[in-house]
Amino acid sequence: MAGPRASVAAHEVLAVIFQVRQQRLSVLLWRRARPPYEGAWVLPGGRLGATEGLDESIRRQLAQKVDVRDLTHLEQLETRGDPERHPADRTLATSYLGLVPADTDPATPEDTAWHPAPDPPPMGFDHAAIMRAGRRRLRAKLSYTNIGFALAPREFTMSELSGYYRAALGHDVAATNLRRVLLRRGQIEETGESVPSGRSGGRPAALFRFRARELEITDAFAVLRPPSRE
Amino acid sequence: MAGPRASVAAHEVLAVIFQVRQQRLSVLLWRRARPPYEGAWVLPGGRLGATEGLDESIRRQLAQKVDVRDLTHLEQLETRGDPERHPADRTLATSYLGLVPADTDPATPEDTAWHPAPDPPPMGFDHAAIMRAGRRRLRAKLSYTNIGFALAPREFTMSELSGYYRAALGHDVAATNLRRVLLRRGQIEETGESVPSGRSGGRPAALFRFRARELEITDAFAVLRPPSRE
DNA sequence: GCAAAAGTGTTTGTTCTACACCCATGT
DNA sequence: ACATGGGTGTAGAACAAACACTTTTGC
Repeated sequence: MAGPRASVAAHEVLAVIFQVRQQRLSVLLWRRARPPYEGAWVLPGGRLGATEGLDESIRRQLAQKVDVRDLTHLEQLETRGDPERHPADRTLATSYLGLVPADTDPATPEDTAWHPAPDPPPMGFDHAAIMRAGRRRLRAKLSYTNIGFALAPREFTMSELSGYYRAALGHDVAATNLRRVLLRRGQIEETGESVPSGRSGGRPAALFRFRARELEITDAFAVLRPPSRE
Repeated sequence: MAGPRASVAAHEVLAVIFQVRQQRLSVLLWRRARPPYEGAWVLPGGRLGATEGLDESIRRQLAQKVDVRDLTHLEQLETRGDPERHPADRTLATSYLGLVPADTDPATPEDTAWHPAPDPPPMGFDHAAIMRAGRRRLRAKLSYTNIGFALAPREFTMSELSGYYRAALGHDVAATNLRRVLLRRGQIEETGESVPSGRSGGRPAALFRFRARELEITDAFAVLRPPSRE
């Protein structure tokens, strides 16, 4: 009746950090300096400290180790605990999805680099699968939340914003319709200002901003919504 | 630069088990026999074994400790690791959402009981918050996946099914529209058989079944869907 | 026949995509 | 003037809620 002996496993936290860079969804990876998986790319992270919470830990590690401090969004993804996932010792890993706005360029150390998320280099451990889970989560939330605020700068034109969506979703996004969808949902608003057109001419683009800078569900009951009157 | 000393924390797995019982969404709770929180209700679960995976562990514990074996769905919810969440020792907890179909009645031991999910008794630790997270997850997934298969028996009438949805969503669900939504999405199909009407008369109800018995996303791109042609 | 429950037809409203057209600017 | 990119109008489709109406049964 008794189960296997209770274990006291090591626990690490990992982060899937996305940023849209040059029109492409990019993920921040770390080159591993020692076995196992020496030379492979892995997600940034490390051991959970004795007195810190999980969120706290991943924030600390990102700040210390890859110098990423200006996350606009951070949420927990999943926890993996397969006994085989770490070749040497038993290690559980809790992963997070983190987003950096497109207009910042965090100064990351030598051994880290941005890689294209749709086509990553060979990755160690189960980190490739975790990264895919992060992409799925981001894609889904772009559909029914205001999570775009975390990918975009504070102010942006609609064609810029559609570029971020295009990169994150992996398919074309028409600026003209995106504008209407996000305006109707109250996610974005005009700042009143506009950017002058470039040297090739064209009408100046209006500037927009997200009305909230934290996650909100803006399209909750797409279906099976509660009755309109009692 | 170095962070806090790495910890080796205990790890437990917990389950939010829901079942629709007498038209109400119910959650399976355990009465705690010793401090801390002696006498309070908690989610079933226990320590992770040294050689088992997380999914494996929660399945084992549910089978051994509360005799729940016939889960139709099980998915990971979240991991909590706040240093304060456990009064005595540091314990991380990974929670799962599990569903039991309405037509089974698992023989649970003395110290466990089903409680109404919308109105639970006082619960120990952070388990009330975890339970709420489970409810939110279930509600959301009823909207865009076929997760109803896990709440319903293999075969059911539409008015029975709308009862399960009503209990899980917490608002009225019209059988007539539910039928069309789920049929259009290809989630359910007619078995061809029907149930005779009761003593009060009425037209016999057709029997339906879910076409798949595992989770599928059936309303993926409610919005921001990819262009129809390239 | 009448009540009861299941199922169908139909209206209405919302939401989104697609696409034609108009607007403001640089050269 | 006209090319260029931004913005608006609008048609059409898909989808779902609401509700009146029809069907099939028990009594």
